[in-house]
Amino acid sequence: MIIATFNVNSLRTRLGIILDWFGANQPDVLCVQETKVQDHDFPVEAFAQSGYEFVFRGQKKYNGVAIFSKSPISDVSFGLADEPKDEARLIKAVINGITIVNTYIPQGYDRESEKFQYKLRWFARLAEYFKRHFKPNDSIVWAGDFNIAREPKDVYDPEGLWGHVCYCSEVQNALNKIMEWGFVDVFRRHCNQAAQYTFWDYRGGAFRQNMGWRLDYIMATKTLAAKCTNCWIDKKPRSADKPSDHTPLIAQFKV
DNA sequence: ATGGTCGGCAACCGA
Repeated sequence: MIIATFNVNSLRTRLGIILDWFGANQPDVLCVQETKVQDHDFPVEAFAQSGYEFVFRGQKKYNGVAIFSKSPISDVSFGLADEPKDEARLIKAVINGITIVNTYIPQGYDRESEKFQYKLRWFARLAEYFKRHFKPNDSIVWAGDFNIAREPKDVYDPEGLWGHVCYCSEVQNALNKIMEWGFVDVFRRHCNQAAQYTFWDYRGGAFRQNMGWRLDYIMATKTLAAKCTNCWIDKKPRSADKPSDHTPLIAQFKV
């Protein structure tokens, strides 16, 4: 079973890239973030012949998540569900007996800002979400854009970038707390190399100079992570269209 | 060079 995650930075702009990518990679499950499309505008027709079922939750202009699957999707839920008004940042479903949690974690803007406090609170809420709904020995895949680089080797300039909202002790500690509950970073089970990036800022020619970040993750609970046979970062899909600023991350599980 | 580039969507905000 192949499970992938991809921050598309606008689903509608990236339609051609996503459909081509389905054809070339045939993942069983794809988690998508930053769809930037409201539910009534979701391009349902464009995926009608794709061979994938899909569920989604979006909002105007910002955020938005979706799950695509070759196998039937059940037990779908949205959001952290501890506050009545929530952004479209979490979608959960069960596929082939595996719980898939797809998150687009807040970026945080600036460490002095209210948005950064929101990011830290979001992590605390997510930790509670896992504790409330699941057990660490359940079969769970938690994937998405986490807006965190976990280690120095996950950013292009560890000294210069230290203290950034995506690379500081506060967010690293917050993620570690959730991982201690029972998640394994499956990419790092298979690859210890530095400079394995999934994101490059559009600004300043970052991609050209490989000034990247590893911000996208596939986490699995321990028993499921033991069944992960490989995990790799795909080449940035380009086709005829403009690429996203992220690239897909793919994991294969023997299930 | 105190900027740079995208996407949504119509003046900026967010990344």
